[in-house]
Amino acid sequence: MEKVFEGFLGGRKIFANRDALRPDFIPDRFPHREEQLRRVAGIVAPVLAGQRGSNLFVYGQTGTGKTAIVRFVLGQLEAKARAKYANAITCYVNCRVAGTEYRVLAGLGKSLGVSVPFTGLATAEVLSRFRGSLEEQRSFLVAALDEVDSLVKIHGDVLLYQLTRINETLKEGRLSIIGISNDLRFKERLDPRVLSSLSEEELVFKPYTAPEIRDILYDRAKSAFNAGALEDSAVGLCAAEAAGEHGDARRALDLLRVAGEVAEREGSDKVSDIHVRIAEKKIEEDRVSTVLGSMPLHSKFVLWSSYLASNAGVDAAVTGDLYEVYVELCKESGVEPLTQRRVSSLINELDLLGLVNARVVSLGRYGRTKKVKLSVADGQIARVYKDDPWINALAGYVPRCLSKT
DNA sequence: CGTCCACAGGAATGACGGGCGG
DNA sequence: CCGCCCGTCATTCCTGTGGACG
Repeated sequence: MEKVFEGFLGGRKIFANRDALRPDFIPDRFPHREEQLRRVAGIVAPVLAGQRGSNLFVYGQTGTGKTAIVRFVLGQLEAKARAKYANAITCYVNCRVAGTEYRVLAGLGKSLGVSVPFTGLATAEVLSRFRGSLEEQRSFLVAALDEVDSLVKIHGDVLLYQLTRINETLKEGRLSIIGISNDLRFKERLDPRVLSSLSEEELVFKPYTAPEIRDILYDRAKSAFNAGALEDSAVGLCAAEAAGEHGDARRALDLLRVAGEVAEREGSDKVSDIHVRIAEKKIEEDRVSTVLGSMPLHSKFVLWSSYLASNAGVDAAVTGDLYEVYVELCKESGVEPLTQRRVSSLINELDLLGLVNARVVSLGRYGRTKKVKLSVADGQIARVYKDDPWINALAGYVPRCLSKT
């Protein structure tokens, strides 16, 4: 322990400011996004002069700088408004994190000082409180709704419709909306009225190229790392890795940060390629064990079924087989199994989490089903679930329907 | 070329825990 | 405390369907 502490205190440190690499860090420079920055700023600026800004729709894949740019501009706007005594307020809500219309509205309300219990009220009531407060305070609110697509996918566009129309019923105060989405096709799900209102202005963030990501990394590394603590090739590797995905700068930054942490723990004084390679593995493992650990019981059983099937030599189990195994596991554990319909949904959720690969196939005469393959190293699943009480109770249990073959 | 399998996945509905206003 | 409404999870019932088999 002494050694670890000393490593942090004395000697050469790797990091100067590790936070500059964290995903929620908002830098003050945006290499290769100057154009977008200007556009967003130009669109919200009228608010300072007491005019409503246009609604804006921002689209781009993950890690293309949408969120950072918007949050940066909102921050600047708010500061400017304070300095000029303009009644402009900004607000940022991540719809996927919020999860429901209710909580999105609660988040919007919070920026106006409307506090709302976390459940219990009718959604319409929260909306009307929000509207009331906006009117009363005569505020010009710029609200960023991040990952709106996930909200619309689950709850439809009713809330967006109401929000885009709110100005028509306001005598005082105005609302402008910045919608941020990863999914461009999501526009197809929108009511045309909502779409035209929401995308008065549109802005697309293209994926970064590898050289662009390298510039970003160097820019951040200047403040994040101590001089000489970072090898050029390591930066190049992170950039190449992330560009290979889809130009995801966030992934590149993550990679670089974790690589730095690995190097630090090793006690080396430089971050090099090998640390990036280790970081890559570690990030994936962390992600998997986090989801695995926090999964509901039945999802664990479904995943475990898939694990057992692949261990028994089944390359890609179909829903029905998996369900059979799952039911046996439940019986063995004394748990009431869920219906196949529900399990089918759970499989889809596991697919979304990237733990499993499920795709619908038609076996012709033999029906139409999903083929489910484990998409995580099975050793890791076994390792994480070694300590899980429910799964542990099933250790060594081989379901009958699998032992036949 | 039609049938028919084995599900997919949408819609309606219900149980449940939680918070509200009165 | 009550009656009401909420979101979440799950069930039930349902219609839809790609393509191998006969």
